[in-house]
Amino acid sequence: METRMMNHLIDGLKRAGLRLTPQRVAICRLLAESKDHPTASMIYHALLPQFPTLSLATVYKTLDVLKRLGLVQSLGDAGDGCEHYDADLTPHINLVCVRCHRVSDYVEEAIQQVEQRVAERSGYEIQGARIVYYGLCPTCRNGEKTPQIEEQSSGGVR
Amino acid sequence: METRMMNHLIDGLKRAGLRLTPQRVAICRLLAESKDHPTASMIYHALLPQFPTLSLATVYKTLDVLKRLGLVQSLGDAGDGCEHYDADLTPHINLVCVRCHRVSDYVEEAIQQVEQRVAERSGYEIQGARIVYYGLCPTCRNGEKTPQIEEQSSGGVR
DNA sequence: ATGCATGCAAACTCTTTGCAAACGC
DNA sequence: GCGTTTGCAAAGAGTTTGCATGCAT
Repeated sequence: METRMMNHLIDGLKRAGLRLTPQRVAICRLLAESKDHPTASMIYHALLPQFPTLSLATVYKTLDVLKRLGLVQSLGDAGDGCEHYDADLTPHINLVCVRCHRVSDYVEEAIQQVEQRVAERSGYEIQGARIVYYGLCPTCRNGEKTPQIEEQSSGGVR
Repeated sequence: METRMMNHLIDGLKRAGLRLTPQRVAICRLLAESKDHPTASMIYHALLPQFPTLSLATVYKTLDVLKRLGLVQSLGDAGDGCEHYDADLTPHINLVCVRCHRVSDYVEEAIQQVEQRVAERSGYEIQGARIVYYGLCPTCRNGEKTPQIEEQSSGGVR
């Protein structure tokens, strides 16, 4: 399942005539396998042990390439000030915890119909969507595990 | 209608015991009246003629205050790299044009039910939502009115 | 062998912060 | 008059860019 998605990304690069460097392959694998919608920095730090000379710039450039090819979507920041990326392009909802800044997925079938209706009624040529609900995840809701100054009273992201 | 919303913002500041400076009032009015989900910079430039000494920092600080009070929501960037703000907190969909970076509203009743279901099934305490569809607006779709280098092939926001 | 990709460092942009002067209450 | 808010300048943070070296094809 994850290898399937990873191959999709890699094939996409190949099809575009781009080179399959070890760094790119590793970034693709990470994106395909991770469930936590990583940021450029998260990817960078995760791969550093494997690629001691890896550069953040390379991560950004690769993400940019994948984005332009339509293989990856940027989700916006999750209150932490950085862009999160998602290789899962099927219509789904992202849940952002405003306290721990974790992002998770939520499957909602009705979304597909909404998109279609929006397209019809607005006249937009829809290329993508970003459906994010933010609030407190079940964990942060109960336990005050991560005691930290609660600043985002509005829940506004960023 | 717009004055109603403006009063809501101003009352919010007053209720919080904050001061109503001319700058804050002007920013509130702009947020309440404008339909285009302005960025800090847009607000700044719009008010500069009226307040020649206005500072961008003041705009940011005011937006931050309004956000913390839950009177205004940040929508994330619209492909232009800056945060857009919305004083309309009712559940609705934002449409972002990836070419002209304009943001418009779209009313969808079904959204309310979706939110409720998400809350029930995810265990999240939902504080807000950001539902954005991005693509080409009717204007940019036909006319090449705003000729500019098309870079965002993926439609990724930012 | 060719030219795209990497990695370093510097540059950029949006946003935030510190602090003295100004002003709302 | 007191204490918040403004505005300027400088700092901060994430992201992007330029360019020489390295590597996939």
